[in-house]
Amino acid sequence: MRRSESSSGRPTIVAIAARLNVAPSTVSRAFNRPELLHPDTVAAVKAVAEELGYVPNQLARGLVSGRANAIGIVLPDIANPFFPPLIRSIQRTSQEAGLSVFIADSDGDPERERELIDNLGPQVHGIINISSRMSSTALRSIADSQNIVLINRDVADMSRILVDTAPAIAQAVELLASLGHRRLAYVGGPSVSWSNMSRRKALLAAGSAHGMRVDVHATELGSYDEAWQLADVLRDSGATAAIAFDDVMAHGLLNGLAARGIRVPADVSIIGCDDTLTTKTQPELTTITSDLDATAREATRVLLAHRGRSRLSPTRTVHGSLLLRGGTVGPVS
Amino acid sequence: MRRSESSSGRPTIVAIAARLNVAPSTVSRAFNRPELLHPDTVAAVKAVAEELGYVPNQLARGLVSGRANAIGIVLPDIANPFFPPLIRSIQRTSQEAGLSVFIADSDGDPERERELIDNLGPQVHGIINISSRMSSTALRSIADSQNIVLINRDVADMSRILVDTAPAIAQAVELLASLGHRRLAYVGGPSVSWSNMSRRKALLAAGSAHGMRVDVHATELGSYDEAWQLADVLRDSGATAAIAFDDVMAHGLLNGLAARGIRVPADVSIIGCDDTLTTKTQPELTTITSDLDATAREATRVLLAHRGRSRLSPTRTVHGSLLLRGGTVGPVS
DNA sequence: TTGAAAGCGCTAACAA
DNA sequence: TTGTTAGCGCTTTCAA
Repeated sequence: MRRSESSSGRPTIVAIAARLNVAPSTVSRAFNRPELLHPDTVAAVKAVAEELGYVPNQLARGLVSGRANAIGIVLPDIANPFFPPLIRSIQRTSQEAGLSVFIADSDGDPERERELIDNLGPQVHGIINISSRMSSTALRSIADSQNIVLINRDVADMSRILVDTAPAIAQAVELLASLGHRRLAYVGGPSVSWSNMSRRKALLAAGSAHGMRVDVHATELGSYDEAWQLADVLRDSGATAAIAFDDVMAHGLLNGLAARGIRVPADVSIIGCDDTLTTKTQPELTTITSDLDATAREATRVLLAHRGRSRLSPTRTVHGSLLLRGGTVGPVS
Repeated sequence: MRRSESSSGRPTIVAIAARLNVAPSTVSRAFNRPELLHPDTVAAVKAVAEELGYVPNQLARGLVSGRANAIGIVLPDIANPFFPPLIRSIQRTSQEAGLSVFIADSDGDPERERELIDNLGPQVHGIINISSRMSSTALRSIADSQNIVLINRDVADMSRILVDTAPAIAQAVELLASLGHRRLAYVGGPSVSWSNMSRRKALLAAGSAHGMRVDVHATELGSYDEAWQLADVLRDSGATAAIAFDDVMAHGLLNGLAARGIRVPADVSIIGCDDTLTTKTQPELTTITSDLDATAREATRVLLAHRGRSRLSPTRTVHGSLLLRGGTVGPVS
């Protein structure tokens, strides 16, 4: 007896239907609308499906419904430790909803990002775009034809989840002020990053509130190496404390300073951001943490809330953050 | 004038065909087999496509061909820094071939892994399974019905790309021997990992070749924390050098030892593996590096080489590795 | 509660 | 060189 299966080698609903002498639509309903069927029918279908090792063809399902059972994640650099935990949570949440996840790395290039989104668009129910590098205008035009949720990018009239580091940064500045620091440095991240701009702004505001001077050291990519190099500038600048865009840069600073014989926190205090390091520094980095898992779940939730409905009505969610005291901050000597 | 578009809101080949008074198949050919068409026709089609903002529906394409224009990556833990660079390279290579990439994190659970593969299977051209935790039997049964390429898992009759760390480990042992070390420790990674088993084996072999004693300290997950804890055991064991399963664990060891006042490399030498840390340790970790980018590209290449053809004929590729001298190795005091 | 039939957007014979 | 036709596997009216 030949196994009845499709050209792709896998059993289809037609195969199951034939086995049971029912219509294919009945098999379909057994999976999607079982409440419409007699329980016995559902049971019989599921039994045969199990026996045959049936797995629904998501392509076909998606083609009919006009939207695939998948979502897409678009981000600038998967190798940056900030992103993997987000991906992980998004994937888990989607999985529970029966959705697969596409991943696309734009390498920080806005054009490439747009291309990826355009290509992914028709294959997915929606896209979660993390730390987008595209212009607001471009993003808005995408939102016209696509479900899209932004993480860490604040564009009006779009759905977005933001991690607000301002309060934690204010907290950090307060701490530094209490330790006698009067001159701060901000070691900037990727120039086009929303997080970078908002962190810089928050630091400048908090600094001036305390009557402190804040030097901004911009970088292009926001890389470990750029931060390492900046250790020189930092030493000569007269600043007694530096807040880095993220932990990777803070770490670059730490090692750059160490290489130049500058002690942390004795000579300079260092604060990072994101709490993303898999490993720990010595002394342990003072940094700013947030609930990325919640952020990821929220983004997925917002995206999925609009299953079926045509378009997302824009929502803006802000998540908080917390200063995490490590050993890289100390009093001015 | 209404824009002619499908129910999904996006222009289709039918819309383009109607605009030009040609058959849909002509439009299809303009994209897929342009050499069959008159150049003018191709140009006209492309112009209208551009104007309408046409993007091919990969779902429909995949449904017809029986295999989607996508591949899947299945791995145990995306948050482990070893994987993102691989994902990145795979995605880039696939992109160039016009394929999208699914990502699925099994959380190290073999059952979950199997489920993910089963679900992804019908949606993709093939799957790259990195550091699989499934049994060889289970993997082979999947290979019966699916294109699948393994990275760092050696199963006969399947396509696999392996990073062989044995030579570099031998090199490391040689170095340690020359520095007077006589007792080594291996700090094991995930118990079911092929890499872990092959590294342990390589170390035991190299150790005995030099007449050294090698203690094996197994862990369950191969985590930073487990390694940190093991610093205690390591101190009491009398070993003067430890090779860790990977850099994350080496780092755990480093910090665990530091917390206990044990100096590296003065008291103990430490060697990591994979060279995956985004940030650097102090002193910089002595580790084993390999060309992950090449590994990823090779895996993708093998998978794509069998586009159209039904099944992969098994290939086994081995990539080398190199000892990278840092500052965590020193002579026995 | 179930079946029949149409069609999602596209590709791939087969014709012309 | 292009058109016609059938159909991928599934969902979804509409009927029964």
